Parts: sequence; C-alpha cells; structure tokens
Amino acid sequence: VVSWTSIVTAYTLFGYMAQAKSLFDRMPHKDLVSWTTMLHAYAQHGYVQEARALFDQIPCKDVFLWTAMLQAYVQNGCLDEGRSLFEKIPKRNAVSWTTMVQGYVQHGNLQEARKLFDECRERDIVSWNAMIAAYTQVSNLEEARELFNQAPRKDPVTWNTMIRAYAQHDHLEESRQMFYDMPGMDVTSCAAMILAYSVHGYLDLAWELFSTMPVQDSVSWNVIIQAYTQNGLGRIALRLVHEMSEQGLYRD
RNA sequence: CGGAGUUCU
Repeated sequence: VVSWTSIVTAYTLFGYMAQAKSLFDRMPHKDLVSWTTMLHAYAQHGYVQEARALFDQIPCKDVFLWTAMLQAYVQNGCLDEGRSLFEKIPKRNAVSWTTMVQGYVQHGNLQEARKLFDECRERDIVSWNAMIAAYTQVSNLEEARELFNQAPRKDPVTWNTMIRAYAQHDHLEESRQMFYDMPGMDVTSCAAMILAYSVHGYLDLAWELFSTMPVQDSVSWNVIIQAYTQNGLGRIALRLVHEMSEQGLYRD
C-alpha cells in the first residue's frame, strides 16, 4: 500500500491526474493515506465535486482527511461549504483551524479570519505565521508586528515574513534589525535579506551576505543573480549562473 | 521523510 501510494503521489505531483486516478482505482487495498492523497490531488487541480464524491465514499475519516476536504473547499472559493464542513469536523486541530482561517484570508475576509483566530485555542506556530502574513499582505505592518510580538514562538517563516514585509514597504532598517535579532542563520531569511538589499540598490551588502552565509541554497542563488541582473550587471550575473549550475542547482 | 494548514524563489 505504501509504495502504491508513493507512485500515485508522484503522478499527482507531475500533474498526471489520469494516471494517478487509474492507478488509484486499481489499488487492491486503500487506506486513509491513499484516500487523502487522491483527495488532495483533486483539490489541487480544482476538482471539488470529485473530491467531495471521494470524501463521501470513505467510511472512517480521520482529521487529515477532513482537513484535506476543507482545504479543497476553501482553496476553490467554496467558503460557505468549507465553513459548514469545518463545524462538523469531529476533532479539529490547529491545522483545521488554520486552514479555515487561511480560507477567509485568501478571499479577503480578514475580519472573519481574525475572529476565528482569536476564538481558536488550538493555535500553533503555523497559525500565528498565517495570521501575521495575512496582515503583511494588506500592508498592515503594525498589526503584523503586534502579532509577531505576541507570538509564543517564532520559526524561520515567522522571521522571514516580517523581514520581507518591511523590505517591501521600504523599511530596510526594520528588515535589517529583524534579521540581526533573529537567532541563528536561516537560509530563507538570508535570501529575503539579500533581496531586500538588492532592491534598495545595496549590491555590495547583498553580495557580502550571500558570500558569508553558511550554505547557499538555490533560492539565494536565484536571488543574487536576479540582483545583479536588475542592477544592470548582466555579465556578473551570467558568471554566477554558470557557477550555480556547476553546483548542480537550477534556476527558476 | 507514503497523507492536511503558513513565508519566499
């Protein structure tokens, strides 16, 4: 069952829905993981009815499956259906709540999102990150900062969200401050900071950070290349592209 | 590390 499901997953990741479905249908035994995988694939490709039909066939549902169905609804704009499903989930956890909250965020209902977030007692770090990001997306940096300060824990995504938000709103100093307040050196936040420097024209600082970060991932390579390109230094960028491919990394 | 939610390329 495990290896069959892995292959189904592989098909869905490459967008081969027909193959995935056909293999899924021929699976001798299906368990909750394979059901959820298929349901999630339907959702990703916008097949809400198919997802629901599948969902209704499944006898014993766990919270993963419920939440996948919830995600199928909210991702495809069916917020009301999503909400009533949400109310029916037997054991809602932080993921279910955050999925619902995020559904409201993505459809512009920040009020309802925040209301739900405040009611929720199953909040984990991802819930906080989602709510913080929601405020940065509507340029409400004050509220984002407020939540950031209240957040019981912070991970690289938390920091990264704030660093980028400040950079995008021309608050380079705040970005810098965040970056240096952050414990440890996360590659994603380095990339965020490199991008911040470069869009403000500080190529030297961007390069300095890039070359001193512990390990350069493909995101930071892409960002530094973009930095040189956009600042009119195409030949340096080309050299970096070459170096990058020598490291076995790919450009986006 | 066979399945669900958050930031970025």
